[in-house]
Amino acid sequence: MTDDRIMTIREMCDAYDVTPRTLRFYEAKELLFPIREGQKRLFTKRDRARLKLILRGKRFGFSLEEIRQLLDLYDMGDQQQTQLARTYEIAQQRLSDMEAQRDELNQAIDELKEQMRWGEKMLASMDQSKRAAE
Amino acid sequence: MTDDRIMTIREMCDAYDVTPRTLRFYEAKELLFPIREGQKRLFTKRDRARLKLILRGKRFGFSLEEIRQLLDLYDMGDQQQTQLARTYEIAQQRLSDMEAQRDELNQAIDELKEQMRWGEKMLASMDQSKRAAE
DNA sequence: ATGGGAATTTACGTTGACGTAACTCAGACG
DNA sequence: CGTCTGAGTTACGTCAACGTAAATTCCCAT
Repeated sequence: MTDDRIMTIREMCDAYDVTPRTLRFYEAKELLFPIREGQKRLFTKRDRARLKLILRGKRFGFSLEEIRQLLDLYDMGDQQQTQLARTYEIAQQRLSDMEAQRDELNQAIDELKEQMRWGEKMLASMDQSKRAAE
Repeated sequence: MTDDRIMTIREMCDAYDVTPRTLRFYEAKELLFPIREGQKRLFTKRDRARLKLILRGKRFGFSLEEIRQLLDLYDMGDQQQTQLARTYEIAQQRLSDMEAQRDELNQAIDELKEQMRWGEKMLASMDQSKRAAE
């Protein structure tokens, strides 16, 4: 299976369009845990799954720290239920934050659209006078 | 008219809920141009109008640099319609960015909710076994 | 004159997510 | 054996948008 292949740092960089620095940085921040064979890092299927989630999280505007916490939720097996419950709390908190953020964003979008109707009219009228002047 | 009153830095801070540091910072970044009477800054109606736009811009997620450019174009007023059109373009771009961001956010919210249903069941079942064990 | 309370300037600190040297080290190749 | 390539480590640099501290200056009331 090419699925559980092990990848070098370069293969990872090419596959996910990130720099080596970024991968090492993520490792330092305990977001990834590549195998350390001697000096080299070897990235497993698990690292790839985590990296995908990291990148997606970033697109959503999460901080790396928030992402780290969410990642812990993902690969929690049969841990202590207090831990699990705690993580669940965090996720809930994060969810309501996101919903609030979405609502603000929607409001901002509406406001901006409103603003733009202004400029639209302005442009139209200026276009008119420009045509008239020709 | 209290409309074209001149305001001190403190009055501005109170009126717009910003710190003096912020106002000086905006001046340094050439977003505001208060009159310098001796040492003191005096903010005119124009500065207030600009500040309002700055704060609104920030809510829309523009960077200060983007805002500065928009303000400059805005200032050109009805001079060049090309500038106005450019402003409109920028706003449109930002709008679609925001909408894309909102959509991604919504998707992320759904996904996170999905994840959480997982943890919910898990918590419930663990609670069961805990009760049973007592 | 003196103290108090603003406002000012200068300049270093902060946070997050890496970028960018600079230097070392380990294999691979000819 | 020398060199080239790729990977590694260490550590300082960057960018945004201010915060914060220190030292100074100003006007005004007591």
